Amino acid sequence: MKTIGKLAQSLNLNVETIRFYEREGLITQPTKPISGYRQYDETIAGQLRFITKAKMLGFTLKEIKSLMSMDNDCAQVELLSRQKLAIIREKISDLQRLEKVIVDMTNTCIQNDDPTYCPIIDALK
Amino acid sequence: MKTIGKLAQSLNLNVETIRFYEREGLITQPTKPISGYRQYDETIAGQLRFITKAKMLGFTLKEIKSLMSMDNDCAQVELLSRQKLAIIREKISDLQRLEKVIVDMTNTCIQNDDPTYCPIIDALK
DNA sequence: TATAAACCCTATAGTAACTATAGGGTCAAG
DNA sequence: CTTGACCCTATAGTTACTATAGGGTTTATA
Repeated sequence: MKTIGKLAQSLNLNVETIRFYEREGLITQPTKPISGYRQYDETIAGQLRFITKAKMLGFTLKEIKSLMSMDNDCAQVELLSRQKLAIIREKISDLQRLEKVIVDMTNTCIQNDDPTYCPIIDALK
Repeated sequence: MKTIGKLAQSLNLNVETIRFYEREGLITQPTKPISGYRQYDETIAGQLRFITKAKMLGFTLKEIKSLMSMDNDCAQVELLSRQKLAIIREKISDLQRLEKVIVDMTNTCIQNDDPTYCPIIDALK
């Protein structure tokens, strides 16, 4: 059994983040003996690892909450993953388009020596 | 001169968003005659177009505010743009890595017929 | 044994960039 | 002269936390 500080350290999480997940109902309530200090077992550590990994895949906390309750409904989990994949792919192509625009813009800046005029600012007008 | 509603409509912005930009000091204060209704001229419309375009390039409102005051210091504008470009490129490669992970994961799901087990959920544990 | 450092608690505010709501006032048309 | 469409300010809600204030508890040291 660990206190919140030890748990946070071992999982590389902020203490406040763990309390926040508790408030949001993402992890089960830890036992709170006389002192009022939270005591954590491996079960909750596992829930926190799950949350951390799912977050790295781009799931929101709301989605993670339902992922955790879906448990083994693979079809539903797969659907959510595919939706996430579609969003990621869209973001990638948006950013690639953006990258091109900014590259072009900054290039016009290099060739400019006029101190009273900036082509980037001009492009935004 | 337009009222806020007409301006919002012509720029495809939410009325509240315009008031929000005003509170944040991103646009100049419109005149407010007797009625108290804001009256907008082309200058402010131009500022709003500038903000919209800069936002599309991924600049934050804070950055846009300084972009607007940099005016024609091209070197400074170029620096900010290059920083933004670096961030965009990092985001792209992060998302591409993520895409691969999710593709692999969802593929393990397709080949699974066991209703008591989900390989995606398992990978997150 | 006393006390101080290190830890824990709750509750609240702040972050970004809005959006939505409550509870009003004003204006134009019928 | 009233109805509907518009405007006003101020405040709360969104996401996923982080930080702070103002306390209480536990542990280590003198």
